[in-house]
This record gives sequence, C-alpha cells and structure tokens, in this order.
Amino acid sequence: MLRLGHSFYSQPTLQIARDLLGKRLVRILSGQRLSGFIVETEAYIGEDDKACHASRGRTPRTEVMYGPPGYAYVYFIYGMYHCFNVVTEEEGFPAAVLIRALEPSEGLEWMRRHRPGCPEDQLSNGPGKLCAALAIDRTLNGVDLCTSQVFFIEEGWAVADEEIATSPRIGIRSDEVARSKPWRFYLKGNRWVSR
DNA sequence: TATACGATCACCT
DNA sequence: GGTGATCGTATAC
Repeated sequence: MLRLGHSFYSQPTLQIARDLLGKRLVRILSGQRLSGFIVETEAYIGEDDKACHASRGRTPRTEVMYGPPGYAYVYFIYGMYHCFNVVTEEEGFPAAVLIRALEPSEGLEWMRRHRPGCPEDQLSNGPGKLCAALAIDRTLNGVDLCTSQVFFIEEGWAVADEEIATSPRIGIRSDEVARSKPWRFYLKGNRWVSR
C-alpha cells in the first residue's frame, strides 16, 4: 500500500481529478481500515469558477482551499451532510477536487453500521453518502493527507483513459458558464457512480 | 440579530 | 418528476 505524496498533489487540478479515479481513500477508525476506490470526482478551480466556494473570496470556511495542496477540505451542507475535497494548486490559489463516489473495499461492516437500512449498492455512491459511510466530518477539515495517521489516499487501480467519462458537474444551479464546464470525471459503467 | 440558501439525500407521486 | 429535512455560512440590516 503506497500512500500518495506531495508530488501527486502538486499536479494541476484537472489532472488530479482524473488521476484520483481508481485510487483508494482510506479512513482509520478505532484501528480499523475503512476504504473504497474513488470512481467519481469533480474539480473546482479558483475564484473565477462561480461554482467554487472560493468564488466569493477568502472566508473562514474556504481558508483551507487557499492553503497548500494535499490537505482535506470538509464542509457541512444542507444541515445534515458532509462533503470531502482534496485541496489542490499552490498555496494562495483556491482549488479542490470533490470526491463524489467510492466503490467500497474494506470495512464494509462499519459502513453498513454508519448507513443503517441502506441498500448495499448505495453505501457510498454520493458525496454525502461516502462521508457518512467513512465517518468523515469537520474534525477532518484541514488534515494533511500526506502525513495523517487516520485519513489518506493510497495507490489503487491502473485506469486507462478509455475507461473515463466526463460531464458537467452535478448540482450547480447558479451560473451558466460554471454549469457548462465538463469538470466531472467518472469510471464508465461503474456500478458505484452516483446518479 | 435576521434571513436566504446550499458542490445532498430519502421519500413521495 | 417534485419536495422537505435541517443548520452553518455569508450577507444584509
């Protein structure tokens, strides 16, 4: 199991969004490994991207996005869900990749416990769902994925370009330009991609 | 202090 | 296809 390091997170955001597909997201809980392979991502790039939280400038919430790459940006949304992003780009430039779906790998027992009554194939097929399944909350905001003992990303599958599809990002209402950008990446035909 | 709304989800028709 | 849940954040007053 090789953990991704600084060189990976130093690439351009769109490259990272693509390359994160097939990587393994790992959460250590009570000494147990909960993990899943990343099958869907979205890129949010800079203050000019109207869909990016940083489009309104630097605030307490977006502070992490302005920091160095390789850190976790976790935010709370709709009064009940968390979303997890990987911060990208050099310090001072706000950008991140939202992790939208996972194919569960290790710790299925725990994931089911975190999502009671949930059908097996919907444990982690959405940004809010995967955070619930892996117990990702705001206590992990600002964590360094390169050094944390409880939250990090490892090498996974080799993914060929032909296996990848792109589309506009999900859930963007605000802006026409932002909506048109094909900054969502997912594995074609993968059962765990969100709908 | 007050208010509008959101990078979602589950459940309804 | 549509809507309610539920609250932190940003912005306006």
